[in-house]
Amino acid sequence: MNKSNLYKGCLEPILLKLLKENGRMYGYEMTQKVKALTAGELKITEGALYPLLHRLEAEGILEVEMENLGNRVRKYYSLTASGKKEQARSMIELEAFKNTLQLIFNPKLA
Amino acid sequence: MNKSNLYKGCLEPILLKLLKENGRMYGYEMTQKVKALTAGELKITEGALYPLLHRLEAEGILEVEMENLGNRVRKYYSLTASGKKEQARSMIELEAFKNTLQLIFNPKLA
DNA sequence: AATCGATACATAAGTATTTTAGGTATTTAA
DNA sequence: TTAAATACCTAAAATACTTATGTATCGATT
Repeated sequence: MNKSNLYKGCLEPILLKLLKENGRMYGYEMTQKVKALTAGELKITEGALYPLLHRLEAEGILEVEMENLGNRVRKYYSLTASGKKEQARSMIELEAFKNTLQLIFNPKLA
Repeated sequence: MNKSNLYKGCLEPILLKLLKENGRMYGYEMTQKVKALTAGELKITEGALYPLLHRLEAEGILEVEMENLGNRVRKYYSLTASGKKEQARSMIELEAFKNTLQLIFNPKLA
């Protein structure tokens, strides 16, 4: 998604946040949304995205609705009830992460 | 280092920062320092630490001095000139990372 | 004197996430 | 009509870390 290794592990929280904010999105839309939000800084690769969406669906965190556009199919994902809980948990984890990094990289502000 | 996946990719910047602040440290000392700084939140595992130290040394980012304590050996690591540049670059990358996450997770503040 | 926890190094197999590199097919704009 | 954009997908490889294990010394407790 970026040259930097730091983003590793961030994809799941990002997807959950996108779905929380937008309610209902399809994969390609997510890649475009992230590119737009970050002014091109962060690009979600499809090789990471689709397998993760499938895993989250299998885990019951996401649910899918197929939609037909002429001859094509679009798969809309949204958070299940369990997914909403997971999303909240994920944001708490992200906060803790931020605070821990603060302790290491900004040791002055204690 | 933590249950969370978010820390993946953070170990290298952390080590570089520790060495910038402390000048000269040995591996075990780094694990203790991080535990202390983060009140036990973040634990660097030796299985991740030592291979990384060896890689950074091989890349010329770190240099080593052996020190004898009685019958034991301690390996002190410090940043080379190239390592200092890399450390600075790493901090810039971390800032960019922080800002990008901000764009995704705090979209209000634009 | 023996044992346990802490100190201090190290490696190797396994796991999980992402990258890289493909593949299919439709729609739209040049 | 052809290229770029849209829209899905997978599989092999790379990467980073975990888990488990190993060696050995030192200091404190039993």
